Amino acid sequence: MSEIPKAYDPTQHEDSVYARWEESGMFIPENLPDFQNREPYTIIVPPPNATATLHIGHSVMLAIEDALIRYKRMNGKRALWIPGTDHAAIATTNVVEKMILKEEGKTRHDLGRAELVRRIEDFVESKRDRIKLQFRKMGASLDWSREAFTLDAPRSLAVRVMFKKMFDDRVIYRGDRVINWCPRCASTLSDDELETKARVAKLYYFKYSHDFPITIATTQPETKFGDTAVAVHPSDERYAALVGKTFQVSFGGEGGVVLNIRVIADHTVEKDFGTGALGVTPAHSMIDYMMALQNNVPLVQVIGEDTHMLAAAGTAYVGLSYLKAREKVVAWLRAEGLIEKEEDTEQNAPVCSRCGTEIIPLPKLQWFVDVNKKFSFKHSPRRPVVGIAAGSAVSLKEVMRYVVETEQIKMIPERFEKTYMHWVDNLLDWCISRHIWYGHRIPVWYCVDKKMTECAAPICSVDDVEFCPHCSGAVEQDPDVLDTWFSSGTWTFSTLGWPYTRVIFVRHGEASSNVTGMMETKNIDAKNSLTDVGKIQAEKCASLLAAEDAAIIIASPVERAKETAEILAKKLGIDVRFDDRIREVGAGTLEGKSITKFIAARGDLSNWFNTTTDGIEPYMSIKERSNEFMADILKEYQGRTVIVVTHGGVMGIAHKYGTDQPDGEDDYPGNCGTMVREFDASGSQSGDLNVYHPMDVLETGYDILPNWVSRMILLTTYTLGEIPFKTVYLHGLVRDEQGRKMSKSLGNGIDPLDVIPKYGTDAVRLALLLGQAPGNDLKMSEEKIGGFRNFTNKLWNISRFILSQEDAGTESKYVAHESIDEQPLTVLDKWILSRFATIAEEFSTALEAFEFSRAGELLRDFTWNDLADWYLECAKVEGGKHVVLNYLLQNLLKLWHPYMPFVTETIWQSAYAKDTTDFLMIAPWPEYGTMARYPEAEMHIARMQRVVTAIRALRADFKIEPKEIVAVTIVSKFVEVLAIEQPIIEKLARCTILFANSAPDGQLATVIEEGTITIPKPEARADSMDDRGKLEGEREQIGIYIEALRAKLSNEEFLGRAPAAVVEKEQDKLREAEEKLTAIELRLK
RNA sequence: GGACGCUUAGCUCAGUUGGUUAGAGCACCUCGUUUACACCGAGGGGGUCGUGGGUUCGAAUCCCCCAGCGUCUACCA
Repeated sequence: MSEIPKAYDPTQHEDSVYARWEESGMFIPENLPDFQNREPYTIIVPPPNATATLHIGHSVMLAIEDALIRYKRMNGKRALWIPGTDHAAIATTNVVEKMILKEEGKTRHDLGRAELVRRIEDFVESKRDRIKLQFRKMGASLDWSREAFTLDAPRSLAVRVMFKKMFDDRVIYRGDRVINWCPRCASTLSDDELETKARVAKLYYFKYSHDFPITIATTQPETKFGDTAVAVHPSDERYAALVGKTFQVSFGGEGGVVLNIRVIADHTVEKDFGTGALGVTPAHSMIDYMMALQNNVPLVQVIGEDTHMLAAAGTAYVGLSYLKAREKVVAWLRAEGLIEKEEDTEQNAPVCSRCGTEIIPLPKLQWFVDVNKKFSFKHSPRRPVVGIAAGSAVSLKEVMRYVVETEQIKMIPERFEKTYMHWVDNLLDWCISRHIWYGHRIPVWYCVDKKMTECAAPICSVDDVEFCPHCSGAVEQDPDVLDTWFSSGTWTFSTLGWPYTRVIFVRHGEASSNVTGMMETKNIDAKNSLTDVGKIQAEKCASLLAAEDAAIIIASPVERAKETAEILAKKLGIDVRFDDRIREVGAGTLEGKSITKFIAARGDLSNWFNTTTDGIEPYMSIKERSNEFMADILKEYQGRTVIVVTHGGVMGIAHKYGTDQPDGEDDYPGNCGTMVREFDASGSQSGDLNVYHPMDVLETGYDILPNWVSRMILLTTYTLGEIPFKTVYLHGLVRDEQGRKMSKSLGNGIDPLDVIPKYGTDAVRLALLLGQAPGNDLKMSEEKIGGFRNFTNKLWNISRFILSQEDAGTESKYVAHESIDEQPLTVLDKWILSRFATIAEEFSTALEAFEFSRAGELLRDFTWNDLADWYLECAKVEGGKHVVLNYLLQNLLKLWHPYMPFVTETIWQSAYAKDTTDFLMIAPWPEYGTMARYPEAEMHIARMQRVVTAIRALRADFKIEPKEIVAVTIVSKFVEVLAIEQPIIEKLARCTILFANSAPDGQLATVIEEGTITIPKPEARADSMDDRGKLEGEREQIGIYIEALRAKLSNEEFLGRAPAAVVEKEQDKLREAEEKLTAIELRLK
């Protein structure tokens, strides 16, 4: 096909191919052919910051995940890959605040909370689409219809519902914690917002007072007003006798304070530093704080947010800046003669990364997830965690450990399980509040006036709270927002429709009409109130529902339902309201007549569906009003539990909302019976969570294993009672040629957006997938990408050659699997088909095992060596191979598709697509299991290859002109096999062959496994040509080899202990080597 | 300081449960316009598998020591 260009130009095809895929809808699993019968396979993208630009780290993640998803999709899976972005609260806030400061010179305090949040949201909105476009550039086959954002409405609801659940379970608590405080920014800083500055500080050695037995050392004497303990190492004999004692000491002179100092033993204290004793200031030091927690020592704050001393520091010091206070304390210590020594010491002081101000550790009220608190484990109704009984008391830490220990979650590579366990074992309570404005605001309110004692408790609520439920006074929402990981930790289930809304349908209790069997559908008829039995039924029902944390009761206004609902409401202590849309079925003129008569008049569905006799309400009318009702309450009470009290007939229709169950009145329970149904955010009862959770693979970089992966395991097992995913695959980080991290400041980064237009997305993907072991870092260079661009082009040209083969009378180039069997196959054909079947299997197996690099190398070697270098060249000799060639190509394209989707789809479209809906993307995977294998043909062709290579080497060694056809003599015991391939050997090695019983003297020889091959010496240079040197060298080498083999085979212990198969193999090797040696010696005689 | 890794050809890396004369790509050298491809083809050179010890009939592979490098995590009162 001369119209196909010689070189593949990716820019010509990639965007349009992606657009066609997306238009086809096949990224959405429900559009795949026969999707109901496909087994689900789910991956979710680790959400990049919404304001990010595509970088090489995203590329490697997308390349791996897309390869998996495409492979599984072609293998008949219901492949779902969900995209999304992260609001990255702190990082985004920093970017925008910096921008505003630079452009307008304003701080966040100048703007105020509402304005700053609005500005950040605008900024995020303006950047959010960019990363998505760039994901498309990578060829990622993502289901864009399910796109999510960690701060959008569904995720906000999920976060609030989850927070409330944890709050109610007391897994979340509020407590003091020492945080990094920047006095200039008036803000807390997370650990990654800190930088360290080296400085020299004065280290003072002193005692608190003359009657205190231990000397301590510090660089910050002013904090000592907050000391509540002195810590020493447990094995330190100097202080052993004092451990456990408490001393009262007055400190700071007149206007100072009295300290209560307990001596505690802690392993973190170093015996050899300073005096080996450490004054513990829990309020103003992180490690002191940890020590205080473990030793149960109180915390006293002495420095305020404004860097001035607080009242707890004593009347003489309060109000002084901490530096002034330091001077004053030191002066007092000196005057008292308490100082033993002063020396200079080097320190790394933490400073604010934004303004360089030294941070002050301060205690602040924060929200925590208690990882050790036992809670009652809830089971998933779907695929619960195995081995933890529902209702058993467990802690988050225990569950996190358990699911990985029991391999319910597997990590690849396995060694990261160790990292994970180590992390879990050292896990402290997770501080989830952040003192910034952008993010999920903590769903907790506080009563402002606190008029009643109950008002003191924080109010946690899914819905916004407007006034105090106790005193009806004003409330204020907690000012802080949640840690980003708290929302991204819900990623696997909040993106699949969680929280589910639970609707409990309750049929009214027994009424007098139930006893008489009369139709009573209107309402308020005192004659038709609940019977005594009905009232007892309602009471019983209420106690059954007590465990359900229902938000509201909604009831039909018809008397018997109304009455039932009111009994429930009273007992459960929740509100009730009435909705006419779930009233009883209209009886028309049969009102007050018997039910039997009513049913007879109504008839079956065909009669009742749209129009009816006697004014009876048609089925569709009931369905319409109940559907409308369901849609409304599901929206209003999303994620909550709602009790709906109505009538049997309405219940029978309404409970089918959100399913595809056929129309018709279903059975409904007896009086006060219940039906429980769960609905996802879209109002479906068969939603995504049922189908796609747990996810199959969580693929991400190993650097966020603790931050994110662990948090997802924590939150998912707690919230759902399910694991979030079955396998965690961790890839390495991409580095530059010198192994450095890629960064903007170093300018050493490879920007995918630069190299994609240059080399094509397929080449970039190959460069990221090959040469990378799981969990190992990957060194990347533009040369490497260039190399894979060459391979892309090679595949293009292989296709070009195959598609140019004359196709005698066949209309389509497509070759069905079966039609290969009808082909007359030569040994050569059998060889390549057999090789292909083997490679297809090995490639698939390697992919299943996440061995992306090995898989790719296998396939590349097959494509380049076996197919291009050998089979194509041989096919030119044998001719007439268009069927086998096209068969190979179309299957090869399938194998390559997960790695290089664009070039393979482009070729498929131009050669094999049957119509415009035929995409390689959804083509079935090659059926390697049913492909014939020909081991004998593989052996024969291997012999042929060795002979060709030997002749070529002989020519090259003795500088035979490339154009010259040489007369080759072959002495071999495999003549029969080689003779079949004679034309191929002659063409490929540019020679004529004579098979003989002995090699002619005076010729140049080479000896291989297949025998002795000779060529005549070129006449002009006959004298200078000598093969003796080469042959002697080989004789020596093989001699050594034979020696080693003989030694091994005469070793009794080897013979005795090695498996028979190994011994046999060694014997074969020896025999072969000896034969070769004999042949060489024959030539050297 | 703690945890986890890595060290195989000039460079980047494979080497599955110990049984090859240790492989690939790139780079290098020689040759080459043969019905796809110079983003190519043919041939070739190059490694005592970081050091030392041990287990074993047999170690790049398992164990220990040491050295160098890397990542994460604590950090010094």
